[in-house]
Amino acid sequence: MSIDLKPSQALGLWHAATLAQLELVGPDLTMRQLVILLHIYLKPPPHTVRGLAARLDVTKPVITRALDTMGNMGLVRRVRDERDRRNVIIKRTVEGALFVEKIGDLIIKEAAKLPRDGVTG
Amino acid sequence: MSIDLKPSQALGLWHAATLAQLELVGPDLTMRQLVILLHIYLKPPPHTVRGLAARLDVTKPVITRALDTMGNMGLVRRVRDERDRRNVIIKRTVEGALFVEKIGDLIIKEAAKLPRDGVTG
DNA sequence: GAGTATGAAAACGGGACCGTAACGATTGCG
DNA sequence: CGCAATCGTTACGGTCCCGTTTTCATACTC
Repeated sequence: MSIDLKPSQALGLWHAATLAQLELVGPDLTMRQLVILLHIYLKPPPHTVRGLAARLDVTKPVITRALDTMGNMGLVRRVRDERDRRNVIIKRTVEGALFVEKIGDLIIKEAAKLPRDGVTG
Repeated sequence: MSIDLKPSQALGLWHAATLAQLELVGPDLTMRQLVILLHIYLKPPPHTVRGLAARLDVTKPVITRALDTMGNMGLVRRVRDERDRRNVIIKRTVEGALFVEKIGDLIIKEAAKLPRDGVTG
């Protein structure tokens, strides 16, 4: 089955999950950085700076800086591509996987807490 | 029925919706500002600076600045409380309501696009 | 081997946000 | 009336992100 959300459910979930996530990760992770992180962990590798920039429609320095930030947090890891040493392959880390998993749990929890849609009573 | 999400569904939805939202609103709206906006439009009024700050666990200047930004965008409106002129009541606007509605549509659309969970497929 | 093309990072200037602290305006109390 | 408390805003110093441009290393082509 696909997921069928009512407007108040969708917005309520979004609000609750965003709020919970802010508490979890703090204000130090931009929406863009979050998207980049999720992309790395949800989409099949390999991931390169150029590829991510094109896929997410941002400039390359945005990716570079996001990798700096998240690399310092231990959420991702950079590895030189030995086939073509100009490329950088972005690798996942155990810490990052746990982090993403935590976000998933959080959304699931918020979804479960959702009240029925007000339209139906 | 409550909403029962599988991990890959939850993260996929989060990723897709965040990405779509970034394209919609641009990088000019912080996650905090978004939470504030949703709170104003989803929770029953009246909303004050102090109330929002306490409820969302941020400092008052964060609310003030968010109201500046979103006020310039026409998404919210400030009105002095005539009962107690120290207070500021945050009012909704037509433009803001449409904006929030758009976000809801976007999430619903992304939820509908979601594939079945990989565990069972 | 020289010259061009490509990938990522660094440099630069500008702008926004953050938390703390200080500031006016308003209220309530004695 | 004077004084403390409350509410929202502004000021300040710092940090981070952004897009553009430049730099550096590597790969490809002739």
